[in-house]
Amino acid sequence: MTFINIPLEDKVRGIMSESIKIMIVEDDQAVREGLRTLINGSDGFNCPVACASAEEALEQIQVHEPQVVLMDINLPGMNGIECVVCIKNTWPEIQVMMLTVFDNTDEIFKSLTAGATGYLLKKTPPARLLEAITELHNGGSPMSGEIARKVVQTFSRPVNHKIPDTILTPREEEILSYLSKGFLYKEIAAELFISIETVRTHIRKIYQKLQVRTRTEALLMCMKH
Amino acid sequence: MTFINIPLEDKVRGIMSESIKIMIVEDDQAVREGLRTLINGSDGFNCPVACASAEEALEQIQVHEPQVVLMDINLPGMNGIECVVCIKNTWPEIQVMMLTVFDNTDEIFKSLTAGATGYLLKKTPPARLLEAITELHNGGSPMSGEIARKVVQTFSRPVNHKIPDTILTPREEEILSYLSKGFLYKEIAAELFISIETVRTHIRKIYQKLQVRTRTEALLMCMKH
DNA sequence: CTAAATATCACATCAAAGGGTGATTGACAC
DNA sequence: GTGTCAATCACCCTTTGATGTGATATTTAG
Repeated sequence: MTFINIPLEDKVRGIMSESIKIMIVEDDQAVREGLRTLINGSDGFNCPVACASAEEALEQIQVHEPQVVLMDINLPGMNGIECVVCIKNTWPEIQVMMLTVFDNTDEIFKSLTAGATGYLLKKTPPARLLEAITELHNGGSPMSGEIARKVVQTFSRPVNHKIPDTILTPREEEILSYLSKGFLYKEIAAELFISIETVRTHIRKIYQKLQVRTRTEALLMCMKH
Repeated sequence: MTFINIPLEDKVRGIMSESIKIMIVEDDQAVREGLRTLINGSDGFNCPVACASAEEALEQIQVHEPQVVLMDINLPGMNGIECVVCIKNTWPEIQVMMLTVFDNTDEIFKSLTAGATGYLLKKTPPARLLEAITELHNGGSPMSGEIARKVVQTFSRPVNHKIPDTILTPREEEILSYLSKGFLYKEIAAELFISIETVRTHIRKIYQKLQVRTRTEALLMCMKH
């Protein structure tokens, strides 16, 4: 990671050896210009170019080599998430902050998977946005509160969940392991030299214990541990 | 520092209808008393009790019913992470913020898995700590910058990975994501406002492209990447 | 020793998943 | 403007999965 360490004092003082170079990708002209004005009007921040589409961004990014990209998700043509994938594939050192109106869970995780390291809602006040850009540039991952909570909660297991290992019998665990490897019932039966009916019975009990209804849910349940 | 989303008025007003009730668990007496003094000296925060060990905390928590717990990780006897597990099992609504000196990756994820929803380094300045407590209490997940980045980066896949991405169309990927979350065909159809037949068509093509025959195999294939 | 837990099997029924084949529309490239 | 591809939908059919309601033998713990 090649982050350039700008002591905070420098920014406060207003004597910048270097400002953070930012690119904006946002299709709404009003928002785009608003952001650009904000950034260019603030000490320590610099936005030489603002794009209205992902495609335009991918061209301009080669010219301007920004350190931070503010990326809208809903763009015409290629969307913001796909754009992040392209950017990070070629310029992995560029930090991307997603900017969006809704805290859609799916979009959050797709963005993070794509390589974005910041995620703000558009309702974020200007001062906080600038703070967040600085934080992103200094190796942090600024997120709106509700976003951060969703991210953190993907790690927490449900509290009532008493590790399935302890409640499943050895045989059940054995069958579950085949189940989660994609074996068909008949294959499990053949593998263990038991009847397919027995396999069914075990699986029924496993589902009851794990509080799931399908093989896929059981698999997802297992993966959390 | 992750930024906060509290209505500004609450902070400015300074007159709280209710303060946030906080419990401290910290073995170092100096730090413990320092924190307590800080909290009790600030409007909107209240710390009726501070414990020196996890065991003491588990007793006191029943008496004082705090809304937020500040938890040191390195404690004598039961450590802070184990203590979080106990707390969240019985009082899942209590919000726990880990407080530690080092940003040890392993400890971070163990803590989050245990159910902590905030994670600050001890070097955090007092004002930020109070901000973070408020954020935690309001449904956010405050984390020190370097912590947040580590958390976020667990989602990012290596950039070179493009095997399944390139061959699946965006729509197919979308459907695959629902598929791998355990949605039924009919549920996917309802979610995307398309016919179940279309869902089936897409899934057939996905299976062809991924060289698999069942949902489970497709899921396993995804997980490898 | 008795009760509970475990492992085994059977039959019936319905829902869901997957395969084959074919068709229409719109977008985009050559 | 022709061909390709993505996305949409339809019908038929087979296999697999899930659930309900049984049963029997063995082991284990109180």
